[in-house]
Amino acid sequence: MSQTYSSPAATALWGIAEIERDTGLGKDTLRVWERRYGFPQPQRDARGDRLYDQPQLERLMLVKRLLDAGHRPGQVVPLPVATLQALLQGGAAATDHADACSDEWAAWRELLEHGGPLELRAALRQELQGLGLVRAMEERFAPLGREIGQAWMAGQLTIHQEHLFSEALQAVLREAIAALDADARHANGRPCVLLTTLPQEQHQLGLLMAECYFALERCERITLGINMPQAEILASATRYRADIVALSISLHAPAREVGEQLLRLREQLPAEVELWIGGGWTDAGRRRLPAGVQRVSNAAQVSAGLARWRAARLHAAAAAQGKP
Amino acid sequence: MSQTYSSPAATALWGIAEIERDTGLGKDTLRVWERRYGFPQPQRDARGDRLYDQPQLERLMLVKRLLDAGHRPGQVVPLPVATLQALLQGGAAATDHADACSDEWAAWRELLEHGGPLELRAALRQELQGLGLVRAMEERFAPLGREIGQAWMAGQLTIHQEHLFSEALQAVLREAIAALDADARHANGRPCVLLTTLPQEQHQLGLLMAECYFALERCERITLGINMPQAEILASATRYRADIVALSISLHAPAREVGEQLLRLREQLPAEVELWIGGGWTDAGRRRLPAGVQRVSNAAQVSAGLARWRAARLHAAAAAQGKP
DNA sequence: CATCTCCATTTGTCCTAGACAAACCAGAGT
DNA sequence: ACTCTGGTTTGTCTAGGACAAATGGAGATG
Repeated sequence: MSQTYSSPAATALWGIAEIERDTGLGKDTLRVWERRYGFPQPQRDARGDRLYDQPQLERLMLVKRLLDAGHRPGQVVPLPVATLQALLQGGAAATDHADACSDEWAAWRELLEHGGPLELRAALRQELQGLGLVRAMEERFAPLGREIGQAWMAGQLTIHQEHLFSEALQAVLREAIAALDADARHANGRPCVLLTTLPQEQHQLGLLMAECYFALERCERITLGINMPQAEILASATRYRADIVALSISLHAPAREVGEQLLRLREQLPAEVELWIGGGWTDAGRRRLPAGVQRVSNAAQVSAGLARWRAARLHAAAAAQGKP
Repeated sequence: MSQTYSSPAATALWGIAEIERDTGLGKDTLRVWERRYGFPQPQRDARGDRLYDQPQLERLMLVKRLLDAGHRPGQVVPLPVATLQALLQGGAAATDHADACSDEWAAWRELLEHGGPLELRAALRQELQGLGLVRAMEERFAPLGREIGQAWMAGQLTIHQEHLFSEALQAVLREAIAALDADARHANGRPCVLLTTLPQEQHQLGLLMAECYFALERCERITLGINMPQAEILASATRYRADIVALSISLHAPAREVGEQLLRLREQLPAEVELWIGGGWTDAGRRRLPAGVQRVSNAAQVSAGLARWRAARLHAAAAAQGKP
């Protein structure tokens, strides 16, 4: 019927602010690229303001993905679209760990392509019940998340498909957490863990997966959601008497800023409060973490860390109760 | 050891980028204020870069709140801190609807102040079960959200308290939605509603409350989460064959940009797909909405809108099935 | 072979000051 | 109670220059 392609979109033009919003590249960066590399080269309106067209926007988005994948601007900004796409495809294929699970991946791919949220959620729930929470997370959900990240990078997935997956998995994980909590309403709860992220963070999923690990260990959890200013993290650690502050940091967080924030945080947190970090950023590359910042990458490490904490605490408590 | 010494925090200084991140005021805006109003007036480092101190940062945060409350820059930027605080308190008191429910508000306030997430969630859950989902949302949760917004504006609440409330309410609402869906697994589902927000949006809670309303009406829902680029909204509406695209728009969204986006969206969506909007932005002021954009503010309006849609659809279907 | 140090290059961010359209307000006119 | 109009306020954009922080490769060292 009314197949709108209603597209005067053919001649759509965007100002620099919209390009910044849609690509994530700063205005200053866009201007300096123009000067240095000759791309982008937007038209100008009567006032001299930049006006970017569709092809340039798309090329910029490709460039941004390659930058996130670790390429350097000088190497990729001047390249034509075809080359950029080839690089993206190649990069994704290279990191594709063998091809063992590619069958399974194809099935999920199909589900994302043609299924709705209900089917997706049902499939995730099934994995969860078949494998149990820990194994499902580590053997299915986490790898799946990585695959999806890469497929998105390579342009094989749209944003809304990625969001759909994220929403579905969130729903399923929240169900699982609720079930765990219902079972253990009267658990002792220690240690008390404050879960949140640094300011620039946008990824809820990582935080939720972290919460799962702690829920499994029957910890009391204070989840503050993403995007907490540094000062607020400090204030709430004290306010809620947290024993551990756990931060989820996603893969593409800017290394320099994160390092600085961790340092400041570790400095200003009371010494007896531990600082744990996890997530894609933590696992990638060899990061030098400030002293006193623990890295936890999976369920086993969370479990071990908590065992250590409990042992130490028990020790301290025994010593303290010796002379009350 | 490498004790990079602890707290010169007394003399902490921030660069302009950090101020932008923490206040939400653009770098350009900060610079032009300096020129025009003489505030802020940061120190400079050796290179000439701006360095803002704690008092200026705090004053800027107060100014930002007043701007969000509708004040104009010229009126508030030059004012001293004391006056700013007075204005904030005054503004909050003025909009405080009578003082009827102030007792109850005090109880919630107390809970936010001294309770943990478990107590908060329990209290919310109790309201839910006592009043039922619709009444709880309209008579408790929505007003409570408004109160909290205002208290935050007036500086009576910290960010982490607001986050804690938001997380708790999200958990409770998601439970409620899951329960509704479990009851009605085989419901017919039509119309199919696509739930999301415009790009700049950050508020999950509004979207979740909207989802509740639609869940109550047994609609099939595609929830894509916040922050969807325009192009993706269009693409997914087609991909999931949505009958209605529902957007949640929060109070402080920039009026101009929202209006423009709605217009473009309405233009480019197929005519048979309805576009509904709700949330604080929708209810505030008298907005002129583009033709073909429906405003839905509460459960009753959602219900009525769906009834209308179903009636129309039934009519159309009957006509179509006359000659298959 | 892995790891460190040093140096040249790349790269993002910040600076200045001026310009202008869009948003806003108030006052006049239906 | 509305709408139109003109003056003022305000955020965003432009230009090119500057520089420190990040990066990568060469060479030395364990």
